[in-house]
Amino acid sequence: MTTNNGSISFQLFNEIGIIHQLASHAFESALPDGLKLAQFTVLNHCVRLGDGKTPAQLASAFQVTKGAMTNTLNRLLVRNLVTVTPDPNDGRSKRVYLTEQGKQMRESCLQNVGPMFSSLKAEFSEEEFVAALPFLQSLRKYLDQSR
Amino acid sequence: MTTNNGSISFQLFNEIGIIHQLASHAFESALPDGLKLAQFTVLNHCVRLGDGKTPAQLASAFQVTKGAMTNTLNRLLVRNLVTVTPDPNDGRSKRVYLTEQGKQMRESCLQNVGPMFSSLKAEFSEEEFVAALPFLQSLRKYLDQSR
DNA sequence: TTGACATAGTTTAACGATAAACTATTATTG
DNA sequence: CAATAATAGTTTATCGTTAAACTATGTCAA
Repeated sequence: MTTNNGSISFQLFNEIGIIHQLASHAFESALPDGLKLAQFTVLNHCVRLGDGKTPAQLASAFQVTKGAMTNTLNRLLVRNLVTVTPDPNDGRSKRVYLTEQGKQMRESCLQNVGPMFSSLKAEFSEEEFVAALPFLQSLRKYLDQSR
Repeated sequence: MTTNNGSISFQLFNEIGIIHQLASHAFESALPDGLKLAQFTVLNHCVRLGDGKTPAQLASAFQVTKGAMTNTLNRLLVRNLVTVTPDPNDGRSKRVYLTEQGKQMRESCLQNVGPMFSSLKAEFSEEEFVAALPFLQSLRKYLDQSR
């Protein structure tokens, strides 16, 4: 890094860090009612892949610790966007379900976030995203497996 | 996102978020003495682009709020890795300088982090990083300017 | 069956980040 | 020159994240 050793990968991770920060912030600013990205992500996941997952499953899906998921679910509970009930088949587990308000909130989020993605599509082509994805995915998989 | 609208860009930001998290964690795990990424970044910046910047300049260089920089500099101060002195030319400003320990710590970090980048280079080619960079850079610039 | 181990979830203490309000300086402009 | 603007830095409250310790429940094998 002093010279050029690893400097390009370092630079790439740097860009990724900044993009993450800027994109998360832009996204969150568009969300209604001060909802946060972490919270939306859970709502979205529940709609797209179905209700009734355990907190542990959600934590693993988002590459997040169990503690982080406890925190996020508590915030969603306070907002009445999910219910968390004990799993009848496993006394250790719980199951997370969307409330009606939760489903509505997720819809609301999509509405509010739409313009952001529209201007993004005006600036960049679909092909650019498609082209960029594979390397990022393999990078993610590598980092994930070597931890 | 329910259908396919914006789904690819959403997926890309998702990968970026996870990569950021995994890479930061891997990097920090390699840093000596529990030093954090944010702290290393300041040390590294001071070596590469020179001492004597103001906290505001550093905050802007890293796309971070002034409050975040206050926090990071305080942690570096406690560790005796930087000194922060009043700017003689501007009563509002301060100037940040590396201590000898700070320079040594930055060297130490590079040493410790080396193997990580080595295995990365064993897994991915330089060309892949070079190819991926331009789009990420333009994405970052777009997000930066439209905020 | 019981004892060891694994898994689910919570809690606490750190750290990084933001936003917003606040103080102290400096710059501008009327 | 004086009032107003802008800039630098700090502080506080809030959120997300991790790691590690802890409780409770489940699994498995001797």
